[in-house]
Amino acid sequence: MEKLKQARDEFVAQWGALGTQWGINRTMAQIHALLMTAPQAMTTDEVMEDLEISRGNAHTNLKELVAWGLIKVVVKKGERREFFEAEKDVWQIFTIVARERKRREIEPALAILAKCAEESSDIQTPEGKAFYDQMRALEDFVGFASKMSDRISSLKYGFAVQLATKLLG
Amino acid sequence: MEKLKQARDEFVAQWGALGTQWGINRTMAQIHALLMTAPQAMTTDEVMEDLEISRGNAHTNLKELVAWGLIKVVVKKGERREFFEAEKDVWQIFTIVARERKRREIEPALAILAKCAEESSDIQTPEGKAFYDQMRALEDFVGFASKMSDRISSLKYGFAVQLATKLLG
DNA sequence: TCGAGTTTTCAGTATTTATTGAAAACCGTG
DNA sequence: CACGGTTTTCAATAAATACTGAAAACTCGA
Repeated sequence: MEKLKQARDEFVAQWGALGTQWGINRTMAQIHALLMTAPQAMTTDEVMEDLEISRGNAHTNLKELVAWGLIKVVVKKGERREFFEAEKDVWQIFTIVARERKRREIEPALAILAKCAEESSDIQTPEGKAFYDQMRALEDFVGFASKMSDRISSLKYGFAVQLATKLLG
Repeated sequence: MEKLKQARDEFVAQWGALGTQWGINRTMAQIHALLMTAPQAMTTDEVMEDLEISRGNAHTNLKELVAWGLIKVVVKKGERREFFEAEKDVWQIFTIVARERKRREIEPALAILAKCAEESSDIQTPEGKAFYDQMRALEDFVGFASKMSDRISSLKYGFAVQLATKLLG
């Protein structure tokens, strides 16, 4: 069916463009979109052909997606090639992205804040105290957010929705 | 006090590096860090000198931060120059960043998902149905997350912490 | 151990994004 | 309305990032 191909191509293209906003590269986002909507696992060559990209590019981004945990390698009996298959469950995807963002964005921030707070803790001037207080406020908040993110990720989807709805709905 | 300057410089430099990971540019993150830890509002020239950047760069990023709402222009009587001052409250900063991310990341994603779901809603093949279901699942989830983000942002900080702690602590 | 099929690496190149610096526009005051 | 101070714009350039393609490394069956 031609209409499906068209809708899927659009999804892949747009999701790729979005990836850029997100700070992940276009190809990676496109491959992810492609695999999320693939009826079966795909090979590197199929991905290359579909997206019209080089082997190196396909390879690098497939492995990066594997490292994130958003796709996985599947081996088929009688096949030497690797096949790739995306995690399709939205809650799973969410928790993976949350974990990865935490690792790359939250944890380094916490480290910096803790270090700067520590280094300024014994400065006696008013400016020094203000700086220390600001670092601590940021550190406390980011630490709290980080903990919340973990807690939420560890819930089952249904429970998370129920909880959220009850509280805020 | 030299020690303070050192700690603050480190904070500015590291926060700038982090900005990159975050998908916002280094200068913007550095200016934000600088102003968040500034005892008073600063002028464009002070920012330029402190960070050793050009006027154009300082100007562009100061205005971008104003557009986000993370800093504001303050006018001082008897002064023709504009001064800039950062929002220092962590909960305010969080809600601003959440709003902006929603606008740039969540809303465009929702639009794409809705469009692709719509376009594929009447395809009768199994592949077509699977695609439609996947689009809908993503759309529902992202829409839900978006709503939650709004609800949380609209709370007072103390109440948010209390709620989160009670539920998940 | 050889060789075909497959994956991995990476130097070179292309593309995108950020920054500079100077000119133009703006703005309030005399 | 002219002038000095200030902000804004933007073409040129620099820096960062992504992509290609081909060579090297790996793998496994014969």
